[in-house]
Amino acid sequence: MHTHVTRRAATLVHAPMPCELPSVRAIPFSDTDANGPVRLLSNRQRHQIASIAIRTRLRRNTIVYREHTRGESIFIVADGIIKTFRNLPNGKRPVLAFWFPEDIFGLMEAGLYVNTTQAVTDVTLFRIPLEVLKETLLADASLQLQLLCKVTHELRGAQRHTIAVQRRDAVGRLAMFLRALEDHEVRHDDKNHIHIPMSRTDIADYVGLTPEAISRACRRLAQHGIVKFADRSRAQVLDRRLFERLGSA
Amino acid sequence: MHTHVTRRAATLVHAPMPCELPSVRAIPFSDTDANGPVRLLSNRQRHQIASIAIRTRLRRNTIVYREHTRGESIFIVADGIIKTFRNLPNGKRPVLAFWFPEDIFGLMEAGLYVNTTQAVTDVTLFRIPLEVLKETLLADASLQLQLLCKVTHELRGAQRHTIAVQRRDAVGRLAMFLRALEDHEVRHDDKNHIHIPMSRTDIADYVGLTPEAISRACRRLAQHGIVKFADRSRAQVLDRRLFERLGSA
DNA sequence: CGTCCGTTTGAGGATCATCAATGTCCGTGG
DNA sequence: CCACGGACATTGATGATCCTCAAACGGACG
Repeated sequence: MHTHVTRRAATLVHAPMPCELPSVRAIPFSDTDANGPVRLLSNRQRHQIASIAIRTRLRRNTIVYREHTRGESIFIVADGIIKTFRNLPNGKRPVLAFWFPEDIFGLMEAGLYVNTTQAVTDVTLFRIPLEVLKETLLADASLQLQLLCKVTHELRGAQRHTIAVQRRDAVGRLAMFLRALEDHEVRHDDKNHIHIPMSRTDIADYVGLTPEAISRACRRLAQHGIVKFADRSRAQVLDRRLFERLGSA
Repeated sequence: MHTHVTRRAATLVHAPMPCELPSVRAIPFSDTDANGPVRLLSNRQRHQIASIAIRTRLRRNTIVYREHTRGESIFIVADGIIKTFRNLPNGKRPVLAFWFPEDIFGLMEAGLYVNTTQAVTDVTLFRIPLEVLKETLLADASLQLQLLCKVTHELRGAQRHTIAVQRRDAVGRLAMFLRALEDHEVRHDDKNHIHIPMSRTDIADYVGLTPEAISRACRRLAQHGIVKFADRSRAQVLDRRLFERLGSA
């Protein structure tokens, strides 16, 4: 209902940008006039982070880092899409998150990365040595507060992900995923078009299903006239009412 | 394998304490000598937080706050156990997290709480007005860095939760839950005893199963000689090897 | 001691995983 | 430019697992 309006408004605010400077987006703790995610950093802060960051371009499928390896840097996505997953002993490979532009990832645990992270598309990243970032955050407490806000935002995202995975029906999970994708997508030609940059297998690993189940769920969404799939990477919401209902329950 | 050793070491370090002062535990970003979670706050910082916090006692089942309500305070658990969940339109009530002593919860989104939070046992909380905390964090960047670390730690916890829920087998999910419980538990008489303070229904809502499935999973764990349930709130790991294998895959 | 809520147990049905085969897209090399 | 190869996606049939519904059991509390 009004969440829809909220999300629309957020995407409209989001103007195309060159991504020369690092940027971070999240919903602040306190109330704001702008509903939805907001740019957290001031221009000064963006330049400050840029001065300690290394801009890196990676081709799709490149692995940024592997789980259980020692690392020194955290990352901010400038452009493209990243996935983070874990290799389980049983052969499963659950995707824990997709990272989009203005997201932060790579915060290690006792010096070790906990997940493996890989580029889904060609990406541009800002690479920031943790120790240098620490110094910067200790020197600029207000910058640090923005980061705290961002990590909290990602925690809420992880919780939504958990809710999606707890659902039993495949179509519902898929709808929640597509809904989340819609929130992150920046440039829609048509407002109802969703660009799907990742593979069906990636989606399956994200929502906790098999690729076959994803395929069947897509077909059922199409049969019910809720979503139309023009091609594997492009979806269109036909019945916004039913779509939102599926994706919220 | 070596994770087991790690976790044991962590619990041994954890001494009983009166909880007069707020405390926060997590695994730092950088490497430390102590494997496992660590007390993040210095005595000075604990006093600093205590000076802006209100110590509150709540009886079990008391609701701390409701989702979608405006709130001004965040919380640190001093003693007892809290659950945080969401009311979905379909009647489900997924539990997103259990909070234990030295955990932080209640960080709102645009001034609103996103989940409902309720005491599972009698609890003692430190209640901290967000605006006051903000000021404190802006004045003390090193304190803020500890909080950033804690929230990151909780993000990793949420990811582990997602992994648990993605599993298809009920016994596996239950094993992962019991294993996580074991990590948080402080005082075991016997090293293999696990205290289970929450109801079967709560567990079911946490791991994404029905109470019936939890019940059957417990019985199967018992039948296979992996875990013995002395009573509904007390479990004992009999076959540590199989238990750890179930809980890790 | 009785009630009520949570837990356990059982039988039947729904949904997804698995396995196998076909179909489609994309990038490569001729 | 086209043809080929391989990875990914779809489709179908079967089986395992959990959910649902219903009833009996148990403990906690008044």
